[in-house]
Amino acid sequence: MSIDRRKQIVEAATKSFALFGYKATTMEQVAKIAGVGKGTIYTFFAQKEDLFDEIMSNFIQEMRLVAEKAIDPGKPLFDNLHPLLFELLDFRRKHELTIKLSHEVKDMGTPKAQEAMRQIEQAILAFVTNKVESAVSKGEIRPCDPAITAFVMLKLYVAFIHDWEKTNPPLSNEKIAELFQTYLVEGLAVK
Amino acid sequence: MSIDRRKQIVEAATKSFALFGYKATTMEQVAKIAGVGKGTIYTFFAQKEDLFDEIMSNFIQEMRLVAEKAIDPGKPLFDNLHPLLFELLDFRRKHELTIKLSHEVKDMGTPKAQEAMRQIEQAILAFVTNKVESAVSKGEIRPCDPAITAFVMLKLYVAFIHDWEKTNPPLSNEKIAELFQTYLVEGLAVK
DNA sequence: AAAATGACCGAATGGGGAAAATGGTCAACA
DNA sequence: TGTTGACCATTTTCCCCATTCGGTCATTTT
Repeated sequence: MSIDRRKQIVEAATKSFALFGYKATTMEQVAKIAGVGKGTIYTFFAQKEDLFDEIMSNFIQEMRLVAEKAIDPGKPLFDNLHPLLFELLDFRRKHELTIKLSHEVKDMGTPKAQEAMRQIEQAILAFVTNKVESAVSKGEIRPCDPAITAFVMLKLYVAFIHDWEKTNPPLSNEKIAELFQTYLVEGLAVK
Repeated sequence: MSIDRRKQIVEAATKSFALFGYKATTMEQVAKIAGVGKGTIYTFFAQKEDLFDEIMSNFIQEMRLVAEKAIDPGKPLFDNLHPLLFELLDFRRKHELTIKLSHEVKDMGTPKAQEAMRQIEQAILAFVTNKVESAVSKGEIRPCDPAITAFVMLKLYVAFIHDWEKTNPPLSNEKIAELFQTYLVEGLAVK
């Protein structure tokens, strides 16, 4: 059989989307990097959008691996939470693809880029939700809606790690773990 | 003495900023509404910015009144929290000035409008911080950093009332109060 | 004399139309 | 059958000029 053109195309597109974002990646560009004619791309992907979807799905798969690595199955949820969220958000923050996409969202508002960032957030949420579910069923934490709980955890984490720094000195890793303990685990009620 | 031109100008500017936002409000416009010459504005305010600052400071003052009204001094912090945050965010959300300014931030990114929205958020935060401080000193809640606690409360509230709805059915007022109770007051630890 | 004014200024903005670029097609070709 | 790039319609970018705006100040009004 001839060389795997589909694979060539996907690899080229992966590079290009990571390098230039969604809008600035042109099909001509991808074709050139892949060393194929533009028309060939359209025998595998009906639209630019479909090609991008495949790259995104690979990216999210990669993110799941990172998440799994950050988890220590022997430890309770709250010991895993900080490493898990840290690794996931760090992965997102440092990966060329997401850097470019989030810039694109900010200063062009490309709908497809927005949608992609939303997908990534959903994937993170789904992963954490899953861990919360199993923590609840193990009786590790009190019964609660896993989806809302995961949502609260992520929002709080992002708030600490990102929003807080906009107007205040950054919080250390230890401080963040401590804050999670204070607010989410123990609560503010006088004991 | 002659008619109070300063007051006329401030009133005209208040209307105009609320009606058109920062950028689209012109000094000529303000002068016309106020029924004075453009030059006259500059005898009271050195720049457009200074005029806007006065309007913002009045606005934040007005917001403080709303906040005070939402508080029942006899009740504990957590009973007041929901009404307080609700009224403040609702006031912000419904006031013509903030509607226009937040649109302006979103689709023009006017620096002055951004700064103004930041100021408003800081004012809300300062108010809540204050209430948290007094709750701590009364022994109503466990000791904690009041600024961080206020920040957590606001972020969580906004997350529930605004972010959650982006991908899920909205939460009722009762549900939000219950979630605050679960996550912030009691904590997730198994008791 | 003091207060008020609006014509005026240079800089910033915006509209719009030409030119370039892009996603997608398809007849020709290997 | 699988591949290609010239081609098409549409969108985006670029550029220039008319207009607008914040701010000043000589003149007018009180």
